[in-house]
Amino acid sequence: MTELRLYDTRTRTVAPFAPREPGRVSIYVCGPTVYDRIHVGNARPFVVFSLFKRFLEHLGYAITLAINVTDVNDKIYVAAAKRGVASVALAREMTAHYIEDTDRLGLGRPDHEPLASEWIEAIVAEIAALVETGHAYLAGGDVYFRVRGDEAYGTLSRREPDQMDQGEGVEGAALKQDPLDFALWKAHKAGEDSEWGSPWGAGRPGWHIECSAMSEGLLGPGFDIHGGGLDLLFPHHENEAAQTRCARGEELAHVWMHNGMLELGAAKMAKSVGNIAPLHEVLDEHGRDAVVLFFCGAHYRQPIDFGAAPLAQARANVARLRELARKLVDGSSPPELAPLRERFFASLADDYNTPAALAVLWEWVREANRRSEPTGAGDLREMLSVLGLANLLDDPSAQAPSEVVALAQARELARSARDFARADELREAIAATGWAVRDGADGFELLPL
RNA sequence: GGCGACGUGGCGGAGUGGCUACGCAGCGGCCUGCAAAGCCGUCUACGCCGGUUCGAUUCCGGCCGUCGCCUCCA
Repeated sequence: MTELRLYDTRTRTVAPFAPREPGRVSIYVCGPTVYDRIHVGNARPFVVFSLFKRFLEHLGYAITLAINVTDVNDKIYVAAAKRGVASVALAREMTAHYIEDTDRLGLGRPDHEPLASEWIEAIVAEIAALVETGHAYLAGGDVYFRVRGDEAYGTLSRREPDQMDQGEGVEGAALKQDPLDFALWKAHKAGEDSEWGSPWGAGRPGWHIECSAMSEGLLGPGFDIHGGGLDLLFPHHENEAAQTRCARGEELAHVWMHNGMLELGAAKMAKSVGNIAPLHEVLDEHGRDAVVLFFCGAHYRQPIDFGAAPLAQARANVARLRELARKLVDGSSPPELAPLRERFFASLADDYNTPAALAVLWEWVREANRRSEPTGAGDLREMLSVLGLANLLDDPSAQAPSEVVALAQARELARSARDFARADELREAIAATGWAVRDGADGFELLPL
């Protein structure tokens, strides 16, 4: 098995990856909060980790990927109130949209997609464990995590508790024993239209605890990889790690992987900034192939600039691959191209370097294009498949309508009669129907424009 | 202010102590009646100032700039 090397946020180094159980890898990724439809930025971790799972499977691992949905959250209450709908209804609607929008990426579903609202029991149990061990305390119906009680707090995000901004005016400040403490359980407040029972009274879980409870529940503490956006490193992941460490006496995950932010005009795409491109609109405009290739164009840890130009380039790349696909034949690829396939996967094994892998893939494309004899698509299919783009090799089987074919045939006659003026005229006529005619050694071809 | 990341050719984007990344766009050529597609060639860069070194884009220091987190944003 190829040695996989991964960058771990906690150690800030790239190191060989070893799963806790040979041949099996468990991954938990923080998904969206469903208070609105997701934007392209939200899609990055979904794409990155869905594709990363494919690569691990290619390496021979059995993967369990869980990506949660946060459906209990302040933002949801606020958004629901603004729209005048029940928060539960809004969360349900936006969850459905999330599934629908990410389905269109064509990368399959994660193995688990837990909803916070369906894990309240486990969440309460974990909070109870923290209360019992003295890592959490009650205050006015709320339950808070005692940050100073965790000596390892800050080691993931490399922050010194003493140097943290003490944050004035933060919610619950009056109840906390220390400004750094954060809520595990929030007592029900007026205006909130959903609540759950707990030993500490009616209320709802804080944000961070759900991920500890769900990831532990699905994968067991000490699972292999925890992923998510870099913006979640602090406080979210630091808090998750602290909760599990204190409640279970074990680290939550072995490796922490964080994807970089999607930026628009050098600013992070965020609803608070107002520079939002909803995923479904981007898919409408550019197609899922270009979107997936766009994400592969930059290393997952780097920020990536979103815009018309990068997407247009991705579309051009998609077109080039489709173009090559027309010339390939089914079956295995020539052995002389095998080293390129090896380099492609070696690049992915090196901290999942998709742009480096793509560079090799383009070399493969060029080599295949310059070959005069039919080239087997096997290796390319294998590479594209791992990137979720094997469909580019499928025959679009676009059949031109018979009247367009008739025009093309008429053009062939004109060409053989060397009546090129007439031939060009007919090409225009064909273009007007939405088709391009392309002349080849074996006659014409018709392609949709 | 604290912590961190990053500054690569027209654009996007990898990587490396000395050797062509790659893609898009442009230009020239081959092919083609002309196109299209493809191929070949070309444009050969590493923010600024020092230091280490035989040699630095790559290591170290400083500066400038951009971005992220520190405010329950993927």
